[in-house]
Amino acid sequence: MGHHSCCSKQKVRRGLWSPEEDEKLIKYVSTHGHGCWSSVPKLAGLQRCGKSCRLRWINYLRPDLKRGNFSHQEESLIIELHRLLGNRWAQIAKHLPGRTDNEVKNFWNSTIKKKLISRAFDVLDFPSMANPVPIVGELHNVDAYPGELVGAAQEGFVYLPQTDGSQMEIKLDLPSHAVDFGTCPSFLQHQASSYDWPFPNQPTDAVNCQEVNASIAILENSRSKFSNGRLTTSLGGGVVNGVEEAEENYRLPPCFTNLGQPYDLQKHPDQTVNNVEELLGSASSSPPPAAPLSYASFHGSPCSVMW
DNA sequence: AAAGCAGCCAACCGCCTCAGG
DNA sequence: CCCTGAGGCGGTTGGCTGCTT
Repeated sequence: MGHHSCCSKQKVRRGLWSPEEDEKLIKYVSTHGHGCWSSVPKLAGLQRCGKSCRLRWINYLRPDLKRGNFSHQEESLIIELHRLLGNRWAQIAKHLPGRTDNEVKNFWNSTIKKKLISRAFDVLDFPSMANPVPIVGELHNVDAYPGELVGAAQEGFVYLPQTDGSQMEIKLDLPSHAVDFGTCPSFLQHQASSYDWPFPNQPTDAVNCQEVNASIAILENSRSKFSNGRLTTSLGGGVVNGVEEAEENYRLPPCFTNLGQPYDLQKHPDQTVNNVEELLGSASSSPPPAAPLSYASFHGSPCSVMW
C-alpha cells in the first residue's frame, strides 16, 4: 500500500489518535489556524501526515461539531437529500450544521439504509407475493403475480405484470433507494444483457431531473458507473466460482425512470441515445407508441426483470 | 465466564480537481 | 502545456464494543 507524498518523507504515526495528539492539534490550529495542512504536523509537533491532521480536525476536533445521535428531523433530511443527490455526502452534510460528510455517510450505511430496506421488504412481502399486499391502497390482484416483475426503483414505482400481458403501475410509498441491486431478492436479480440508457448524464428540463438523479444514485450504489448515456455495472458483484464477473452494459427501460416520455425498445432495439434531444428527435421521426410499453414487450426484450 | 459474532465508526486509501510554478 | 503538491471527496477497512450463545 502506498502512502501519500506528504507521509512518505518521514515516519508517521497511524491509527487512532491519542488524547495527547488531539491536544497538540487543537492547540496549534486554535492559535495559528491550519494554513497549509502539510506543514501542520511539523509545526504542531505531531508525527502524523498532513492529511491525517486535516481529517482529524474536520471530523472530530472542530469546535462547531454537533455530537450525539441524529435527530428524526436530521434523518428525514438526509433521506430526502440522498434521494435528490445520491452519495454526495459532502453536499448532504452542508445542509446539516455540525455534521460531517463522514458522519452522514456512516449514519446512512449503518442505520438508514437498513431501515429503508427493511421497510421496503416488509411492505412488499418479498419474495412470496402470494397474497394481496395493501400498499398505499392501490395494489390489487397480486395473486395473479407470476413471480417476476418489472421493478422501477425510482420513486418507488413497481410494474406488476398482469395475466393479459399488460402491466400495472404501482406507486410505493417508499424512498427511491429503499432497495438496490445488492440487496434485492435473488429472483429479482437482473437477467438483462445489453441495454442503453436513453437519458442524458446531465438531465435537461425535458426530464424530471430529480427522478433521474435518484435513479443514478441507485445505480451508483450498486457498483455501477453511469456515463454518456450508458450504464456499466457488475450487478452480481465479486467473484463467482473463482472467476470475476464481467462488467456489463445496460440500457434501462423507461419504466425505471418513470419518464413521461415512453421509449419503445422494440422499435429501437439497438439504439443508443445519448441525450434527451436525441431521444425526442427519434420519437418525433417515428410515431410514438400508443400506450406505455407492456410487460410482454419487456419480456420479448433481453430484460424480463429489472430492479 | 468465555468465545463468537455483528454493528459501528474513526481513519485510511485512492482518485480527482485545481492552482501555481 | 506539463508537472507537482494540496485539498477534497467517496469508498473501504479494521479495530473496538456490546450483544448473544
